[in-house]
Amino acid sequence: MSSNAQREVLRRAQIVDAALREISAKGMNNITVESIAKAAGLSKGGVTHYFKSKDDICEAVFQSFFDFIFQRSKHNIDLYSDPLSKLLSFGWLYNWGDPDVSTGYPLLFDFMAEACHKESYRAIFHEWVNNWVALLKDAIIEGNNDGTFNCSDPDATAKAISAVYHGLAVRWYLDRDSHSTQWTITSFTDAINGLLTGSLNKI
Amino acid sequence: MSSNAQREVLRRAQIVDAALREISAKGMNNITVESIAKAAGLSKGGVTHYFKSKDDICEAVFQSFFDFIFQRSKHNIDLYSDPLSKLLSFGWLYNWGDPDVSTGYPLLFDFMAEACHKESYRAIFHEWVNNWVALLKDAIIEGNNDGTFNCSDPDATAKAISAVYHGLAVRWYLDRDSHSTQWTITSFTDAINGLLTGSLNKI
Amino acid sequence: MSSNAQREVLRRAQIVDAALREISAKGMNNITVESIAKAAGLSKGGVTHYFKSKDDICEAVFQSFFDFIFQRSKHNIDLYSDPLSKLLSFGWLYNWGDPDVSTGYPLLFDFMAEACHKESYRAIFHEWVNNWVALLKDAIIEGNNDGTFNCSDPDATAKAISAVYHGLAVRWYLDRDSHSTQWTITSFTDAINGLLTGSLNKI
Amino acid sequence: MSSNAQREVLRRAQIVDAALREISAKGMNNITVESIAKAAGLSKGGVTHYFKSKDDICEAVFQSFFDFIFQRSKHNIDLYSDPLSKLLSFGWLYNWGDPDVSTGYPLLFDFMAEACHKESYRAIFHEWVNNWVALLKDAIIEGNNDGTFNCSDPDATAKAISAVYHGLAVRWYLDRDSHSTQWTITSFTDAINGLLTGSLNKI
DNA sequence: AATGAATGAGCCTTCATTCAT
DNA sequence: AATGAATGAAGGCTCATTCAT
Repeated sequence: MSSNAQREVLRRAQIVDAALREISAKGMNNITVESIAKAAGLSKGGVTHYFKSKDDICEAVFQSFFDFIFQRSKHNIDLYSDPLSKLLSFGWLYNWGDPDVSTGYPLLFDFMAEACHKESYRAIFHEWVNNWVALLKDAIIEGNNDGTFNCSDPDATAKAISAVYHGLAVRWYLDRDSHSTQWTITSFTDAINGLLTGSLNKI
Repeated sequence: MSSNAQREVLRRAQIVDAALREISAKGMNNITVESIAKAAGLSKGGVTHYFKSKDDICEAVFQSFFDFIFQRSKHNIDLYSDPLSKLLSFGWLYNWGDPDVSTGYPLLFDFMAEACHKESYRAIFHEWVNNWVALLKDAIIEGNNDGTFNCSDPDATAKAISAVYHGLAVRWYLDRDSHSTQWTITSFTDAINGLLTGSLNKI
Repeated sequence: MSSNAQREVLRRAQIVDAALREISAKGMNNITVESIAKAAGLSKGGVTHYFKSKDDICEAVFQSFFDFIFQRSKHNIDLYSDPLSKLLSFGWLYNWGDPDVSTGYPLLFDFMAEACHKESYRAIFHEWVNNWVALLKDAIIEGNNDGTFNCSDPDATAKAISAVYHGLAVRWYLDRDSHSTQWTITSFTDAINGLLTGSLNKI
Repeated sequence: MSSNAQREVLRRAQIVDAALREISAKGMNNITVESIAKAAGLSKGGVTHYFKSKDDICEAVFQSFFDFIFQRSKHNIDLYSDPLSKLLSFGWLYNWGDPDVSTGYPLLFDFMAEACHKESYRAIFHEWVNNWVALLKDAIIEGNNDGTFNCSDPDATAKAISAVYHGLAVRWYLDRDSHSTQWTITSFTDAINGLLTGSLNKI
């Protein structure tokens, strides 16, 4: 609450935001502390004053991105009341031109690449997925209760839906010229349908 | 037949192989030409004799990996005669302990991260996906012909299947502790089923 | 007045000075950024902080040397009022033990060698010669006016004097054991005399 | 006369010739053993078979160039019988389009730059100059004998002429656009005249 | 708080040289 | 004789990090 503490929060957000844009545009390994500083309108020293290392900044960026996406997903889900629309709402994240989301793809790839060799990143990824899956699971259970669905394994199904979502999103992002937005939505819908009624949920 | 040409082929393969293992284990940005050389049982100069830069090596590694995966997919598909099994055969690539395949995931992530900022990589990715999709498409058309399927848009469906496969594979790899192999297979089967019979293929 | 700007000027001068000594002593191609840094009492990184490449340093060194020699020539010329002495004053540059000047010969040779293949160096050389020639030309015109000389082509003559000076200086420097300073002065005087009264200036 | 010995002579000449062209075109420090080999139509190993190091090649190139220039000077001098023409014949070396000569300037600069830090090169330079001066000296003495000249110090005069020649030649080469060939010849003539009749030769 | 000067480790790349064939 | 594979030293450049101001 002291103006000092406020300033710190502000500055860190300013740096994380700049770093996010930098990583997204050039990749985690093609940026420098200096380029982050420049993007944030600070000097190199100004950046290191708030983050003790470049790795620290990157981790904060990834966390921040994951938080953002999770909040966005939660918000999207809450827009609907019927369970199926809740599940499909994930699809909105395909983004359709929302730069706040599409900016995140390169970040995510950098993160996944790093996660292969860094246990702490694996843990972050795991937690993020879990939170996400929980949202879907709740919607599924809700659907079970009101008779919309009849899923015997909501957890496995939720996991599968999120994984399918990821696969379609990646393809959409990396090969945009060949994959229309409509394709993405329809495919997601069809796949979800298959998962909800498939063998995963038979007994 | 010239032993020189043979040697060159051998050496390049030897280096690519070593680099693949290095990248997979540590990530493209955490290895050095020296570490590649050491892994290949050569000196730094020996490596530069065959590849003019580290980037060149990495590109060769990615190409090699993509070729391998494609060949493996093709081989798996050809093991089956009924169209549905052909589509499902992709799932075998989840690998179940085949290090030749699982080694590739970190590579793929590095590649995708790089592809966001490197047009040439985007092109490689695009071509690889295309080849892969073509295999699936052929199987779908075959299924249409023999009455197994009734898909009005084999191309879009093939794309979706490969994307879904990718999503499930990534999740399986990065969060192994929470996702059983069985989950992966069943999810894949269910999702494929949804795609083959869903709205993507209505009219 | 900002101490930062002052520091920058100081540091660059310090580095250029050290590099000049290094190049003179060992030759442009036998020194390293590290040896320059050491000679300047800095670390390698400290040097790169002020010059973005070794080439940049060398260019600054050459410029600095050319500026110095020009200023020295100008100063020497201004010491005299009669036109002939002005022309002869160039000869003082033979240096007679002034290390600031003799240090420059190896530099000059490196520069000329490089200039053969580097257009930008050719331009620098051209400009330097021009400035120098202008000084001599002014003295000749002055002599024409006061009746000392009777030169119909002051420009060509000034060029010739500077070229002759160069030739004698080079010989004096590279073959010191066989060429006395006295020889250099007398030869220069005689040659100038021949040029001032020769066919170059007969209509 | 053994074909082996003949081959060796041939090969060395072939390599020296190629290296000369390379050095002239790119500078001693911008060429590689490989580029020499390529220019000579040989492989790297073929070159090292005849010269044990790159330095060796360069030294042979310089020697070869100096020999060539000396022979050319000698030849030019012998074309004339009157002493003044003999002295002036040096001027032909300005070359006027003879690539065999103009090719040599960059070489000479590289050599001089190196000579500043390499005693052995200084010695080569010294010897070369001496031989050259001797030619001029002989012509002067001849002129003294037949009454054309009246030089009391033929040695110093010969040295000065060769130095003046060098100065004009360098200027002509490095700043061709501003210095006509005619300027070079006339200047040389005038300067020689001044030297032959100047104070160098009084008493 | 914020700057940017300075450090030095690390890495890619070049290339002279050696040597097996 | 000739090739070119292989080595490894050397050097330029980048950049994360530290620190004085």
